[in-house]
Amino acid sequence: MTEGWEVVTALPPVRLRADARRNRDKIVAAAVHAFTEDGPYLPMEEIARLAGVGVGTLYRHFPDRDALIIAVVQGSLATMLARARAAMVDEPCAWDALIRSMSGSPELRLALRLPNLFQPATTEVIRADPEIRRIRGELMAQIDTLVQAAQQEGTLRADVGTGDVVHLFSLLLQGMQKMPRELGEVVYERSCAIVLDGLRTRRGPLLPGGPLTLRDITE
Amino acid sequence: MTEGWEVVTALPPVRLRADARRNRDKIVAAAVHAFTEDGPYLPMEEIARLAGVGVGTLYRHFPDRDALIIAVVQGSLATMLARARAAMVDEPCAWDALIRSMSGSPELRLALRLPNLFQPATTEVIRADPEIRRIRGELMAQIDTLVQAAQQEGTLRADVGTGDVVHLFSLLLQGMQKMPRELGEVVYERSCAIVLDGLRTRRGPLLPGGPLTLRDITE
DNA sequence: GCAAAAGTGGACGATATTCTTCCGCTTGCG
DNA sequence: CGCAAGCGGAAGAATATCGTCCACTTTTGC
Repeated sequence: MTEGWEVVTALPPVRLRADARRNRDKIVAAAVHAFTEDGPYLPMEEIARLAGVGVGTLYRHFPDRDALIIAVVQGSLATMLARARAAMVDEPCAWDALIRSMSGSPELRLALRLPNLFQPATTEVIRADPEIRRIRGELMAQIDTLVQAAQQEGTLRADVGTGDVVHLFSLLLQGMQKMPRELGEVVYERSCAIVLDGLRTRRGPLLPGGPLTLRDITE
Repeated sequence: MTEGWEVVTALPPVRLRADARRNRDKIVAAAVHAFTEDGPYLPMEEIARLAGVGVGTLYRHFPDRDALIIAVVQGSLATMLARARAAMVDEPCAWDALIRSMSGSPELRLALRLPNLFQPATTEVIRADPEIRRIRGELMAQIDTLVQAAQQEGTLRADVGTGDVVHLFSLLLQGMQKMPRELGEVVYERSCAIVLDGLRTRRGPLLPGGPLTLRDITE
């Protein structure tokens, strides 16, 4: 569910050697994954390990944690924006475009719900970054457009706002954390379907799979 | 929303001096709050500070972090169980009893979704505690009963299980984290109403308040 | 009231974690 | 092939956290 997406990575200022470029991307990818799973303050060494590089390499590319966070957030926002635009072009129905834009991507939380994740000091640094401000603004406008379009066409209930929608998706994503991969996906699919039924003007079809017991979700 | 509930605290083995008893309760209360907000591995000193006691006092009552966690989980489970039973007795309608049992209490996450919160080693310790096993079992049975009753009476959709319901409420709670108190409550109310509409057999009334914008939830 | 028992706070040394630099070795590039 | 760019990870510095200890305060039983 979370793979196969094209991921956008901001280019570093100077031209890098090919292998260095690869390493940089591996680091950012690992950091996105690690941040969404464990929060942004796990040890730098752990991030390096997950990326399959040495700490030295990590510090070469990102002089400190904030620099890494900035890169990760930039990348996540850009990825989300690209996806939202693609969805808007491809899908004839605004509802489908909206769902496709927001479904199952770890980037969503990082991209839009910063204050829940980062320490205040870091949040400041992120807000201050002009590139982030720019993409973030565009992305927010894009989602607003989708939400309004979906309401116009009568598929999305009229009494919700973009904030409601984003918040709910962000929660659904959060809910997969720390679950075994397969269970996480089942749980996500079902919760998502229920929430979508709450967001739709008209009720959708039966939920996928069978009812989850308490034992299912608590192992 | 989260106050005014009667909270159940497991009695310590030996009789304590009155002030010691008060301190113990303050510690557990602070720990519930801190755990749900920041996870269970914040510094012991911080927990003591939040409880308004010295670290020495904390260590006197709970020789290590695990002992504190056990006490907190026991208390949370007991509180949830008491609430569910009370709701079942008071409310004529199973749907109302179910919602009332699960709404807006920080105990829910701690009580039922342990594996997401604790390190594996700690999870083992918790599972091993016989008192916890006992209350936990009763609580799960109680919620199962409520869910089935609500489906019987035709208010809760038939294709969800107890696990689905608990997971969703646990997410809604999680979503209040780190938000300013007032915003957190508005967001919770609205998300909860949307999710409930997804869980109901028939759509409920209009959502409380006005649509949330992206700016609302990202400050 | 008063003395003994129980409880308290928080400074402090021990320990564990995490950061960050540095440098000898490797690798892609022209 | 030469060499600049990049790499890994050991190691010392800096920090964070733990958990004990004890002089002082509060409650309780009489």
